[in-house]
Amino acid sequence: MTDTAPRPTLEAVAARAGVSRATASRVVNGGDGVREPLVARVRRAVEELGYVPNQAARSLVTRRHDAVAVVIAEPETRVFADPFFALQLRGISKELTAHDNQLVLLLTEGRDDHARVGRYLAGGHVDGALVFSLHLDDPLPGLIQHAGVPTVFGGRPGWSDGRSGVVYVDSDNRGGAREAVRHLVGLGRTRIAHITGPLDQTSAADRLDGFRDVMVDADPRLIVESDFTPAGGERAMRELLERRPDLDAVFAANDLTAAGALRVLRERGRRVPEDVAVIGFDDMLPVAEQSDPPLTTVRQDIEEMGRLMARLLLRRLGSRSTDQGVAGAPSSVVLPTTLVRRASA
Amino acid sequence: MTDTAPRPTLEAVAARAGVSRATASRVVNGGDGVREPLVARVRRAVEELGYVPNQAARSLVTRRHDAVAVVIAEPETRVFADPFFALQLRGISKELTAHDNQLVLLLTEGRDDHARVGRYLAGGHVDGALVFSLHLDDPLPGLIQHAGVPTVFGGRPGWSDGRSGVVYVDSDNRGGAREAVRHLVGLGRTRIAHITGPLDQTSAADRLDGFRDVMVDADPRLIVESDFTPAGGERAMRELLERRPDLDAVFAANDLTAAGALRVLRERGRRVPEDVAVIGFDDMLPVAEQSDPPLTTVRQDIEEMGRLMARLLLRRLGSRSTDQGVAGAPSSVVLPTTLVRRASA
DNA sequence: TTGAAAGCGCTAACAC
DNA sequence: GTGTTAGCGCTTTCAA
Repeated sequence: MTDTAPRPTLEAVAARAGVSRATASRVVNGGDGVREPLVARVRRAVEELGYVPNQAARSLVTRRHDAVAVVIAEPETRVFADPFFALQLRGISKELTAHDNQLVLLLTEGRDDHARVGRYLAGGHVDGALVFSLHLDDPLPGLIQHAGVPTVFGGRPGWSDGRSGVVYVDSDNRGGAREAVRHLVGLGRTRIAHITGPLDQTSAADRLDGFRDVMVDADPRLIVESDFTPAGGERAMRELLERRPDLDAVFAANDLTAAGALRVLRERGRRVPEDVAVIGFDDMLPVAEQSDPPLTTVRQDIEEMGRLMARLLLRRLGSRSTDQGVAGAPSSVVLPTTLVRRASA
Repeated sequence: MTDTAPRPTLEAVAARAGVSRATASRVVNGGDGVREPLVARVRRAVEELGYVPNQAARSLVTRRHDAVAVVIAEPETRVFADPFFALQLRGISKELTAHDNQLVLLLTEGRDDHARVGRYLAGGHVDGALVFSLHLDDPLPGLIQHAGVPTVFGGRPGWSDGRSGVVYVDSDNRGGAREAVRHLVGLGRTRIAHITGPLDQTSAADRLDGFRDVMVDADPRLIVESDFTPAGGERAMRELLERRPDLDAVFAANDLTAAGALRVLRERGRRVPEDVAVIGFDDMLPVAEQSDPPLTTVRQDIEEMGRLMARLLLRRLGSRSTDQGVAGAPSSVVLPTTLVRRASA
């Protein structure tokens, strides 16, 4: 258990197969340009010896790692309170493993960790990075770009300066919000409120913009900033009912917030959707379907976003197994959203 | 952007500092046994050049990676539906980064992936593995052990055969369940039901055992197997009310299940805790505190479990920075649970 | 204390 | 096609 059984080297495989190390290497890496009988011999030797290539040695010469870092800044506990990241991670993981890349997860717990992450990325452990830039003022993205690692961002980064070459994957937050609000308008609602997310995140800011696109001169009292949590949604809803007891619709910036709002509305005896129509955002199934009444919401395919992030990065890295079709620097992608009608609006 | 600025090597640092590569290496690795003036010169050179050691080269000779794999088998979507793994991951991540180890996340989506994971672990990318063995029949743990990678399990693995040298971290599920049920008994309840988790997981099985420890000859109709989800909790609760309408308490195997049960009880007009007392398990704050009424539950410190798993593994690996005190093969740890009283029981 | 030199295991030119 | 050889960048004896 303590003794490390010395793992066989390519050398050993070559010897056993009666070929040179180079040929053995060729076979291990696909076998192109090696004649059949030799291929078979080497394969057998690999099998018999239980040979597994030493990645460190390989990376040392190829300068590839077939590994990608996923960086998640987690200033708040909230990050894990909703399944958002989990779903993205899953999409990322699927795409990465489909192309034989490993996922290295870097969780940062505040500023102290940034240096560590920077060092890690600069240390050449990974070929690229997938970064979730949650907040406008987050220094992390800058650090990473500085480390010179190819990067794809999750969600549009909120930098005011137009840095070039930034690639990101995002949902059409603004368009989705517009569609939601238009739907409410179509329902004949006129006093439509909006509970926002944290406005230092572009997703929240974009949804607010979408709301404003439709409700051009909305009463400012109908807009309350919140934080994407159910508790925040409750608070916001109470505030709204106080400010404008006559409101007849609420567009919440995400489903969790909408769930909180729903709770308060029920508590206050407002019927949904008869008295107040409610729309959420995300279509997080466990929340949206289980809520009472089931939530009408703007669906975004979170797992697909993850998958896409990974795909863009791999393409940028020129992953051998992804080079079907267009190469070159990929550009950002904004995924469409769809309105899912349930009972709440 | 496309051109990879060739990163400086130790050689360059040594040249600039006017020392040999060996000395430069010593300084980079702590500087023991190098006289002060040289240390300073090398440090400066490192600074000026922005030198970062090439890990591949280092690993090639040291056979260490300072990286640990976290393997999560995810046969169901459920895994990410509750914050359980997220919390453990967080604990793990904290401990790992505190000791300069990287977290490599391996998500498996069914049997196809097992081979890949086995290969990866055998490939010597990581120094050890942290594995969550969800199900009794999961072949993964065996594969991993076979790969010869030092491993710590999250949750007691459910193998019937007593393999030796298995190290795991678990909560005292059985003891916690006992305490919960005893509490219900102390409240004067006599017709106590139990909604279990999936019984092919040891955590669920252990909680059931704890329930039985106290309710030695419970009516079998008072026990319903469920799946740790809110929807499952609802179904189970309905079933229970049908079987034994006179029940006066429910011990749910986790908080999500309890939340589902609570919903059904409210719907049926049963008052909690007056008519039916309810206890959950986990103390998942967003669920337990937000439920109506707030949930009495058995608390387990999930993040601490994660931290502990990492700590045990690092100790086993003889991590330089963890070697304070006891070395040697660490043994498994079972963390205590505590009953948290709120309004539901 | 410092330096010289020998690899760690592998890939990729370059010869044959 | 296949083999030979020169490193990739680093740590680590071993001498000095």
